[in-house]
Order: sequence, then structure tokens, then C-alpha cells
Amino acid sequence: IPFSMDLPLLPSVVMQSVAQNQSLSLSPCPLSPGLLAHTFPQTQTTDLLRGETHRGRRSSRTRFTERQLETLQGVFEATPYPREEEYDSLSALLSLPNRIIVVWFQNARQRKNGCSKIDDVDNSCGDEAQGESQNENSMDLTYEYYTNPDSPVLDSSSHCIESEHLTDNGEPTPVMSKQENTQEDTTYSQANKSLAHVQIKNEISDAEIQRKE
Amino acid sequence: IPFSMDLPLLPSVVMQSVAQNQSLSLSPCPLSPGLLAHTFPQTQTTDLLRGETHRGRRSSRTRFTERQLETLQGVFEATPYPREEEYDSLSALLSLPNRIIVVWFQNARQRKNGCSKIDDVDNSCGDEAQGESQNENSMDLTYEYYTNPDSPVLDSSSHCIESEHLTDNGEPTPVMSKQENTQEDTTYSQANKSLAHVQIKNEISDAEIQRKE
DNA sequence: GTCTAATGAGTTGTAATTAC
DNA sequence: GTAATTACAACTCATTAGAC
Repeated sequence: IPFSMDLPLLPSVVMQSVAQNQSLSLSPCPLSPGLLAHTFPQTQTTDLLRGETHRGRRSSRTRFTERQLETLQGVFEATPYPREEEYDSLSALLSLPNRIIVVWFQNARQRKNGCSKIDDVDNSCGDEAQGESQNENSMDLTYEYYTNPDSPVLDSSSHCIESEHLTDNGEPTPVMSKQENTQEDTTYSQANKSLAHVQIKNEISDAEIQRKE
Repeated sequence: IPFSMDLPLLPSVVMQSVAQNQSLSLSPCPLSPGLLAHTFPQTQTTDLLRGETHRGRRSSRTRFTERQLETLQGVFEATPYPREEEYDSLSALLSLPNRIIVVWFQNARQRKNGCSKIDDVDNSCGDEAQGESQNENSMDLTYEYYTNPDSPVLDSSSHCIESEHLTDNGEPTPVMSKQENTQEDTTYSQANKSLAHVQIKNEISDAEIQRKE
């Protein structure tokens, strides 16, 4: 085992599971595992939003990478209540702000609770279903997403994405694609994220992402 | 692995099909910085149309070139659910706005569904070649979109137990962050040190986390 | 007419908020 | 800290309409 070392602050268990990624149960509530499929790396456009947004907008959801999720999940299974230092370690390790980690753990605990709770009750995991639940029968047949996305990509490690410009541009600018921003400003914020990425990757120093307000 | 350098994010399949079509040389980062020139001469007329149509009108249909379709199809067969980066790569590669690609994939999935639905799973619909599987270890399960109208999903048996998710992949150096990081940096730097090997293992390049609030 | 890109309504999981 | 809630992001599915 190449990575025999583990971090001092994190339980070794974690490293193991993370390393082999054995059965970490991400997706607690099974209905559609596929959703978190595409975890997106970085490119937070979130930055600005996150900092300032109390007025009006909430910060945009962080998209964890698979690796981040795996790690988080691994740690979580080992220690649902990490200590401050552990949060810090994770923060550094995953390159995520501390708060995000903390929140993730909160949610994870909640998730877990919810699950076991329903387990007893024999209800669905629906978080949202507390009031007017019951619809599960009526809607039946949800679409089934695929279980596991996963990309062919993998190794090709040498690439270029090199960091650095990661920008502080920020904000989900509905501005999209470099070549064309087509049409409307419907609520599609994903393009911008992508854009940033592509730019970096290709080193296209094209237009900057500006935010429209 | 000659090809993989070019577009790390796309399955090799693509490279093949693309290659035979016309050798695209989009050398991204390392070699020639800043040229996005690619080999794509034409920029769609669609762009213009699309650009203009946003006042209430629906955007005009994109007319994909043959090459674009081939590439899309190739990627689709390999990964019906590309992830963000892959969309980006495609976007850059094909000179199409991200949204268009996303939509194409949605439609492609729909199409495929329709096909299998009409006839049984094993019928020839033309596509359906997904014998891909070149990825890493992940377990046996590949994409499992539903083959039958009836899905096990809602079954009571499926509870929170579960699913293993994936493994992982390598996503291109996560660069990221720079979001707010609360708290002291002292700890994190030390953690950082301690975690160095892990980082390597995970291929997480540690971005600098700065800026605290 | 056919084919299919684009749209929109509806579903789901979950990150982020709020309340406690 | 938990518990409940909200808002988003990614999807499906059904439909509409644009080019042939």
C-alpha cells in the first residue's frame, strides 16, 4: 500500500476507506443516486456570492468533487463530530472553506438521522416530505437515474489545468460561452462555470467573465 | 496515450472518431498557449440566429455538422451522462455553446429511452453500443438507466443502505478555492504539511486558501 | 408529412439558511 | 449543535416548433 501514511488528525480508518474507496456510502437516501454524479471541480463562481450574500441571494451551491465527497463521507463515517482541527485538516485537504465543511457535516448528520428514522418508520427518505407526504404513491415511478456516472477520464494526469487563474470573478454570471452567448438569460448558470474551466484548460484568455447584474 | 494529452476529459473513443474525421489539433495548454484557433473554420450561422432570437422567440435549431454529431454520438455512447468538464471540453472542441451540448445529451438520452421502450432492450436502435467500460476499477455496475418501465426504485427494500458510489476518477487538478476561509491559517498550514502525501495521492493540488472573512 | 432541437413543467437530492 | 426549511442545480418527460 503506497499510501500507508495517514494524517494525524484524521482517523486511519478514513484513509483506508478513502484510499480504496470501498463502499463509502454516499447517497444515503437511495432514490436517485445519480444526481450528484457530476461533481464539479472547482471554479467557484461562488466566491463573491458566498462572501457577501446575505442580502438577497444565497450563495450558490458548492459542487463537491467526487473525491471531496468520498473523503468527507469517509471521515464522516469515522467521526461524525470532528473537532476543530479536523475541520481544518479537511479544509486544507479538500481545498474547501471551513464553513462548507462544517455545513456538510451538519447536513450529513441530518441526513443520517433522517434515514435511520425512516428506517424505523418505514417511510421514504424524503426530506421534504414531512407535511404532505403521501404522494409517493401517486407519483410512483420516478425516473431512475443511473447509478454511477463516472468518467473515462482519469488518468491523463498531466494535463494542464493549472491553476492559478482561478479567478475571483465570481457570481453566476449568466454570461455564457465564449463564442456566443446565445439568447436568453434563462436560469442557466452552469455555463459560466464551465466557461471558466474551459478557459483555463485551453488557456483561452478570452473574454472575462463578467457578471451581469 | 498520445491522444489523451489533448483532451483529457474526453473518452478516447472520441478522439478516435474525431481523429479520423479530421485531425483536430487542439493543443490546449502546454504547448501552445492561447490559441483556440483550433481547426474550426466555420462558426455557425446558428450563432447569430440564436443570439438574436431571445426576445420571446425560441432559438432556432442548431444545425450540427456531421463532425459534431459524430463526436457527440461518440461521447454519448461512452458516457451518456458526461460531467461538467466533459461538456466543457465538448463545447470547446465543437465550438458549440455549452447549453446546446447539454440539451443534445438530454435529447439523446430521451431518444435512447424511447427506443428501448418501444422495443425491448436488445433491439437495434442504431446506437446502444455502450460496451465501454474502460474505466478504472469501479465496480461492475455501469450505468443503469432503467431498462424497464418498472423500476425497483420505489420499492421498500431500497433504503438507506447503500450504494456505493464511485470511485473515482481523476479529475483534473482541482484548483479552486479561494473562497473565504474562516479561521486561522496556522492550523491549516500545518495540516497541510501533514497531509501532503495524501494530497498527492488524491491529486488534489492544494490551492491556496486565503482570504478570510 | 418527418425528424429532432428547444422548451417548460415537474421531480429529486442536497447545499445553504433559518429557527430553535 | 439539531431540526426544519428553502433554493438551487441537475435531471426526466412531454411537448412544441424549425428546418428539411
